[in-house]
Amino acid sequence: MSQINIRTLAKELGISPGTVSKALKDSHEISADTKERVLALAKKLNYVPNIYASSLRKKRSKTIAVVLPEVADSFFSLAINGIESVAQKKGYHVLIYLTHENFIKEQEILNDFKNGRVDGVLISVTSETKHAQHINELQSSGVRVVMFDRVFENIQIAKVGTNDFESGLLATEHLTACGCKRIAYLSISKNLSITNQRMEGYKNALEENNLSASFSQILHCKNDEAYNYKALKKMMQSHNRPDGILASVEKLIITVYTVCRELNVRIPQDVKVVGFSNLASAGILNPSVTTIAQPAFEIGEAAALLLFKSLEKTGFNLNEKSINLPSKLVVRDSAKQ
Amino acid sequence: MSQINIRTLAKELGISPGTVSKALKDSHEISADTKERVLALAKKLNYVPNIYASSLRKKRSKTIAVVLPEVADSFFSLAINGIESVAQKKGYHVLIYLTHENFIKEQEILNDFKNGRVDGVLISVTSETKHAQHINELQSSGVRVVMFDRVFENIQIAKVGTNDFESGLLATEHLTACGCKRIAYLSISKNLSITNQRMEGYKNALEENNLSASFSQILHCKNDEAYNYKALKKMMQSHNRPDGILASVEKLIITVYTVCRELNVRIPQDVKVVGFSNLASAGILNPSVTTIAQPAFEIGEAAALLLFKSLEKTGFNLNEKSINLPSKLVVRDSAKQ
DNA sequence: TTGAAAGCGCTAACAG
DNA sequence: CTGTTAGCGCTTTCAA
Repeated sequence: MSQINIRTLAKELGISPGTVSKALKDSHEISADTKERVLALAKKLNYVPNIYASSLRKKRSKTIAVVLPEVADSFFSLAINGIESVAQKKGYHVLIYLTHENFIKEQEILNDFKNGRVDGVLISVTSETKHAQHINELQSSGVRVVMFDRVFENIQIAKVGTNDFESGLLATEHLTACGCKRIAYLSISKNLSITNQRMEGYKNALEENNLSASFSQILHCKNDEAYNYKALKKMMQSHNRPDGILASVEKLIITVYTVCRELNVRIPQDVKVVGFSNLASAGILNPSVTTIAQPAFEIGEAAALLLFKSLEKTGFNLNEKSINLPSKLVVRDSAKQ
Repeated sequence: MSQINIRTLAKELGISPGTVSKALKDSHEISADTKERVLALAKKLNYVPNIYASSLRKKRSKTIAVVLPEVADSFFSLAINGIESVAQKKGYHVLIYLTHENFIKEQEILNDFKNGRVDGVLISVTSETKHAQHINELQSSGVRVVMFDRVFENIQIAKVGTNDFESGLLATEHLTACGCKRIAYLSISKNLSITNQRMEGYKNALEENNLSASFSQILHCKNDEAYNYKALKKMMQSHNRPDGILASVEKLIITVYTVCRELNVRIPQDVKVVGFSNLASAGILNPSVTTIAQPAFEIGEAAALLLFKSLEKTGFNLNEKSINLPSKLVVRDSAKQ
C-alpha cells in the first residue's frame, strides 16, 4: 500500500534523490558503482516509478491513444494487435477509445487529449466525420497524430492506408471477368475517403468494361444493420437484381449472405460476391467468400512506428508522411472464374 | 502549445487557484456566482485539466487496464466493447495490454501497475497462468482487480464468467442427442478453469449417456495453429475417428472446418461440430455452426461495473463478488437433430 | 466564501 | 561524480 519512491531508495542508500533518479536512467554522470547499488536496491524493493509524477515533470507520458469507430471487426482487431505489439516493444502504453461512428464523441475524446494525457494519437475517423478541425486543433496543442485506414486526403496529416482505388478496381474487374453485368457497390458512408476511393475504382472498372452505369447500383448503407438488411433485401428483390456485389466493408458481407440465403438467391450462381474483409472465417463460409484482404496488422504496426518515430526524433516532419500498404485479392468460391 | 492551467484561469478572473479548483469540481463552499464565472471562462478558453497533476495529487487516475491474451477473437472484441462502453459513461479511461498467452509478459505488465498507473485492472489470464501470486501482489499494492472469462476458482478474487460446466454438459448432450458416440473435446490449456469446467461438463455428459471414455478423446491444443492443425488432422485420420467434436474456443472451429474440408470429412454427415464461439459469421459458415454463445459484451460490461463500484463505494468487498452470466446453445446445421 | 501554502514524486539545472 | 533546489499543475487543509 505504501509505495516505494525515489526518496525511500535515496535514504536507504544514504545518497540524494537526484542521484537516484539519474542512476535509474543510466545517466552518464553517475558512477558505475552507484548505479549498480541503486539498481540492485530498486530491484530488491521492486521499485516502480510513479508515472504521474514523471509525466507531470517531463510533459511526456509515453502513452498514446487509439481512437476507433468500433472493435468488433477483424480489421480493427488486427490493427490494434499491430499497434500494441509495437507499443509494447517501445515501452509505450495504449489507451483505447471507441467512437461508435459518432462524430460528437470523437470530438470530445480528442479534446480531452489537449493537456498532456497522451503524446500521440492514432485515429481512424467515424463515418460521420467530414472535416479535420478537431484533429488540427489537437495538433496545435502539441499532440502528434497519425490517421490510419479511414484517412483524409488533401490534408497535411500523416496517413497509413492501403490502395483503395486499385482494390476497388481490381475487385470489380474480377467480377466482370466472372461475367457480371450488373454490379452493385455497397458503400458505408459518403464522407469516408476509403469507401469513396473504392467506389471510384469500381466506377472506373465499369467504364473500362462498357458497363452502363444505369445498370449498376450504389447502395449507401448506414451504421444500422436493420436498415442495411432492408435496403439490401429490396435491392435483391428488384426487377433488375444485380448479378455481382462488391461490399466495401466487412460487416456488409454477413448482411449480403443472410439476405441471399433468405431470398434463395444462390451465391455464386445467381450473384457473385466480393467483399473487403479480413475475416478469419472467410474461407469456411457458405460459400467461401472472395475478398480483398487488407494488411490490417501491418497498417496498425506502420502507423504506430511512424508515430513513435516522430515522438522520438526531433525535426521529423510527421505531417508529410504517408504510407500505403497494398491489399490483395483472394479468390474463393463466391466469385471465381 | 502553451496550455491553459488553473493559474491562467485564476489570474484572468482575479481570484486564487484554489478557488478555481474548487469551483471546477462544483464544491459546496464556492458561491454560485464564482462557479459560473469560472465555468464560463474555462469553457471559453477550452480548459482541459492536466490529469497527471491531479492524479499525482489525488493518487487516483480514473484509468483502468484491461489485460487480455489476444484481441483477434470475437469474445474479447465484444468484451472490450462492453468494458469501454461502461468506462466511457463513468468517465474512466482504458489502457489495453495483450499478453499473447505469455505468462512472463503478464507478470511484467501487472508489475508496472503497482505505482498508481491505474486504479483497477480487468484481467483474463493467459493459458500458461497457473497461480495468482502476481495478482495478489498487485492487490496488496492497492489496485482493484476483477477477473473475467478466464478466471481462477478457489481463490478470493472478484470474478465474472459464464456457466462453463453447464455449457459443456449441454453441448455434449446435444451431440449425443444427435446420435454421436465418439465425441472429441478440444481443449486449449490444462491450466484454465474455463476449459476444464467445460471439459468436466463434457465428461459428465458422456457418463450420463454411458459412452465409454475409451472411445472419447481429449485433444489438448496449443497456442500454435500449425500444431493444432496437425494434431487435429491426425485425429481425424485415425481408425477411430470421432463422430462429434466439441471445440472449447472459437479459433479451433476454423481449424476443425479447414481440416474436415481437406480430408473430405463431411459436416454434419460424418462428424457433428459444436463450438464455443461468438463469431458474427457463425450463421453463414459452410455449414452454419452450432455454437455455445457467451454473453461477451455483457461479461465485459459486468466486470467493468463491478470494478467501478468497488472504486467508488468505500467498504465494498470486491473480492467476494462473483457474477455468472449464462451462455446459450444456438443450434445450426453443423449439429442438429 | 475565498486565499495562502504545502506537497504529491519526479526531473533538471546548477552548484559544489 | 553527487547534492541541492525549484517547480511541473493540481488539491486540500487551514486560516482569514
